[in-house]
Amino acid sequence: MGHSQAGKTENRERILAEASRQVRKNGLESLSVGELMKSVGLTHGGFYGHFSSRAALLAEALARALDDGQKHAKRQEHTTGQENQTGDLPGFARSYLSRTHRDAPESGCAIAALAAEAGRAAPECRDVMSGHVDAFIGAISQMLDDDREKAMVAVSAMVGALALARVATSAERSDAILKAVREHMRTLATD
Amino acid sequence: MGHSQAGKTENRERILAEASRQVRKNGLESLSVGELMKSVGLTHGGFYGHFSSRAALLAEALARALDDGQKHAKRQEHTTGQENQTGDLPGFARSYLSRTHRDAPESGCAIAALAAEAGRAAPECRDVMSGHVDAFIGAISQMLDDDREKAMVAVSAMVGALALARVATSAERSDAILKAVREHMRTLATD
DNA sequence: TGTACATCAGTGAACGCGCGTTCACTGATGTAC
DNA sequence: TGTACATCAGTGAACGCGCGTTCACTGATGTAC
Repeated sequence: MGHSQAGKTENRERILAEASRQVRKNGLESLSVGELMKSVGLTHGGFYGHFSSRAALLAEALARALDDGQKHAKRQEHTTGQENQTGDLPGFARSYLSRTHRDAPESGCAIAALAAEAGRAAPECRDVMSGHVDAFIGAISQMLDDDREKAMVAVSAMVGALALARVATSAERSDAILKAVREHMRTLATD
Repeated sequence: MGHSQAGKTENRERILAEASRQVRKNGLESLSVGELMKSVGLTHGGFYGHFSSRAALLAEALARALDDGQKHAKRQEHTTGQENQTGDLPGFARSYLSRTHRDAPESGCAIAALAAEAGRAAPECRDVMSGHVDAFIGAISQMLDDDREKAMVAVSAMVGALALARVATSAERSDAILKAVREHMRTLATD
């Protein structure tokens, strides 16, 4: 077993990675310390060797989820073989508003999954989320000739579309939302 | 005290109205039966004379919250003195994306407040939310010459903007998101 | 290299607490005469 | 209209349960000789 010092860092990492997924899948409130530790193969008591409290873990897990979701989006961009460092909002939207992303919230954008909940969460969580929203707007802005107004619209529409597509019971209606906003992002990009 | 039969109907009504508010303010998961009854001036035991379980109340409260939020938006329209039965998306956006609405989630749109959470909630809740999303898109569609694609974009952007504006720590950034999407709705309406 | 010891990551029983839910009870309401 | 009784909306103690958190303990890891 991992009783080594190196093992501890590794376990902390696995706890945080798993928390980042669970939080995006089930929400911040639903995370249980016992369940989290069990799903990582440890017992609940060991948790407090890594984090001072559930609330502290939550803030760190949210930050991690936001980073992970961002990396995911960027990786998607690269694997499509496209370079969209500048200007390619449609390309970004193609992966952000994909069925793949919609169906895998646990590895997807934490803003779409947790924005509303973070708005009513502890200041620590809300601050972290707020900072990442700014960063997201900034990144999209770079794809739109630094037009921040357009970027705010694009981010609002993409985040909203993903949340609505996830709630839609009908597969057709869900797909239609994603598609409509994907295409609107093309319009936005070409003015 | 309300021990009359008429009083029971009235109390059920008050419980549901309060639940509708609490759920929009704090999320579905956060609702506690004890707290709810206390805030309505009753004791927790009486709850089960009105609802069969917390889960049943949650589904009904969500449905109620969705109706209330809708009424609120329509009332806003009328009090601004505008008739926007047809075509007035900008007018609707003016009230939907107002600071007033942003700052009063407990009486506002339940879709913006609870879409993400409903997406991972019990099927009962998700179904109710899904139906209301369709209705919202339908209503906005009527303001856009029945262009459903445009309506999906508009709804996604407005719902997303409200959620993001509520998470933003900086008042200026929050206002900027609302304003950008408000103005984009004008563009969308006039093509 | 091998042995003795200290460290400390992880274990699991135990805690107090608030939760959703049940139920015997109370007393105001509505009804029958 | 006044009295006796049945109904039943609401009360609050009690339940089992899972939660976050603590802590004495264990045994593998790392160190000193």
